[in-house]
Amino acid sequence: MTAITSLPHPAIEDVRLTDVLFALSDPARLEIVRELADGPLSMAECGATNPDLPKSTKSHLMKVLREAGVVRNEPDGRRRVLSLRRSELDEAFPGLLESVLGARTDPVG
Amino acid sequence: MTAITSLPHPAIEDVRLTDVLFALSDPARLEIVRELADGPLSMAECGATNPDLPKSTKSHLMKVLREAGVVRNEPDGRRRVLSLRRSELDEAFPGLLESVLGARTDPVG
DNA sequence: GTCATGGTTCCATAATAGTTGAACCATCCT
DNA sequence: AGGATGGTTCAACTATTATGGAACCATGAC
Repeated sequence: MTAITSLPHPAIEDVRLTDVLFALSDPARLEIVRELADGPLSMAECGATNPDLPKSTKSHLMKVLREAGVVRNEPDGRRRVLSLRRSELDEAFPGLLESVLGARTDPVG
Repeated sequence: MTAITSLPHPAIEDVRLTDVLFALSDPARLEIVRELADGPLSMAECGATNPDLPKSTKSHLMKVLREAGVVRNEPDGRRRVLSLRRSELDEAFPGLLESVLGARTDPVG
């Protein structure tokens, strides 16, 4: 049984490359993805970089990432666990996540 | 000497990953990049997929790609030659272009 | 049950991005 | 010089996206 509070996630075959690229094209979202690359985090744990980000805003950033197929958002007690859909994305778009996570974010110098 | 009609291009060190990802996140722009992956094209040659795209619109798409650091736009007689900044991007963001160009664009099935 | 916690959703507003005709500009050709 | 060609820029409009407070919803603790 799926809990009512589960949020919809696209099947990996339905994930569009351009949507993934768009989701990753925002600095705040990319930072979240970088954090999740080290393992799942709850909402509260995630986004340590932006400590004073309103929760509705953070929730919206997560929604964009989730609907693009980049992250999973699973209920766990009264928290939610965010995780990068890494293995699925690696199959769908080989090398993409690796290159993005390995790349510099800011201009050099 | 640089001709007056040259357009500004960011130095590769100043190119931001998020700007590149954003530029690639639009289907029309991504299609242009795919075409340019096979070699430089003039404006008129490029965008064969969208034959009835107004030229101002196409010019704007190119501007986004150019300002993000993805393509070069060099005057050549009364035409302009568009080219992918491939080797520069490969150095700045190893593997990124390869994975994007190699990936499927549309959902499977 | 009540309450605090952790989070989503709704709504209104602000900001950014896309579209396109018209005007413009430079080049080549005669 | 004039005209056609290939393209950029401008301006106005539309559309999409971001932001964040307030309301709401589950869960766990008591």
